[in-house]
Amino acid sequence: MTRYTIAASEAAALLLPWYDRHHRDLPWRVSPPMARQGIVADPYHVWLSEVMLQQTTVQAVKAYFDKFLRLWPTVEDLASAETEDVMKAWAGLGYYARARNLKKCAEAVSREHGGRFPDTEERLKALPGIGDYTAAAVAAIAFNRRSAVLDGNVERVISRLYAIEAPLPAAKPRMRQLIAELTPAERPGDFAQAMMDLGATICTPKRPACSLCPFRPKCLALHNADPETFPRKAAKKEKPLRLGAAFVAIDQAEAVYLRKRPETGLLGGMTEVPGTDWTARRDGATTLDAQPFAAAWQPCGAVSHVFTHFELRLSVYRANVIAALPGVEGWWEPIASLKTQALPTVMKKAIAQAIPHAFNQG
DNA sequence: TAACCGTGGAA
DNA sequence: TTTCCAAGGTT
Repeated sequence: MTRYTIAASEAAALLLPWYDRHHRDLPWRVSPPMARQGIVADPYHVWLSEVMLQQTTVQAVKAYFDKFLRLWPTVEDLASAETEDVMKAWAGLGYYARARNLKKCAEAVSREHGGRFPDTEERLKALPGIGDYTAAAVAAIAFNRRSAVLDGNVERVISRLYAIEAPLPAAKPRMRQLIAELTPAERPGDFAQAMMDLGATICTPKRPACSLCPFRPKCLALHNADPETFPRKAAKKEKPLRLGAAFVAIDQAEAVYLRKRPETGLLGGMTEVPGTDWTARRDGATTLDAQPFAAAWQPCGAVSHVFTHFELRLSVYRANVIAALPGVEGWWEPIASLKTQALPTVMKKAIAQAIPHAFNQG
């Protein structure tokens, strides 16, 4: 029983010329002409972009990538930064464990590797926040290693090329084996980026542009099935609804009472306004138990926010207080500087619900 | 292994 | 409006 195979040399011959013509120009990339002259992207830039791009769109990452390079031009600069400043700069990008691990990784590179990123997959993967994908990507793109780079784009391309019927995530080891066989020794970094560009622009989740695809003569799904139905995926479960309350206190100088969340877990290490736990209960009786201090709390509506594994509905309460007294666990932050705080989106929504002009220009 | 962990844009 | 999901990692 012989299985369907595509030679790495054939894959390279089809994909690399396509990449030379149709690659995306991205801020963290070295263009193919430069790459063929032996110019390699800065490992710090590659690593920073790859971490930011985990489960995040290119469009969302661009502005953050520029901001981080402006604030911390080298990995040593980032290693020396205050974690709090890193969290503030990351605010809004999501998955905040990435920011905490980014800082830890920079420190490890500085301390354990003399400020230079290791150039092998194995040693890269030993660093915080670097898993299978990111280790392979940095090794291939920044160090020209022939590593098997498998991300969501590549999974989709591979699943269609070989018409893989097994659903994700169970099929992932099989896909890793296939991409390892398919990756050429020639220009492995460009090959990896080409696979991802192909998945992002041609071999898209919906309505793939198969007529423009360089792999068209080799794609089993195109010839034997419907490419759009790949990759097969296990059914996902629905998100439960959780309820909670948030308290927005404003003093006479228009400062808001904020506090820091625990370092781990949901929105770990980020800033918040005080509030209740977020539970599935509909019990309003305990709401005021969570007030940061006694005040004339007025209900001012609710905000909804969708997290990865649940939906949240927050009842928002507002109180105007005479003076900024308490400060037991938090601090008073002027409205003017709220936008530079480490506030996750759900907290900005809650504050904006209580103070509509809080995040206005100026 | 499966649950946990954000956000915003597109269709 | 709802659904999907984007260059995943950690526990």
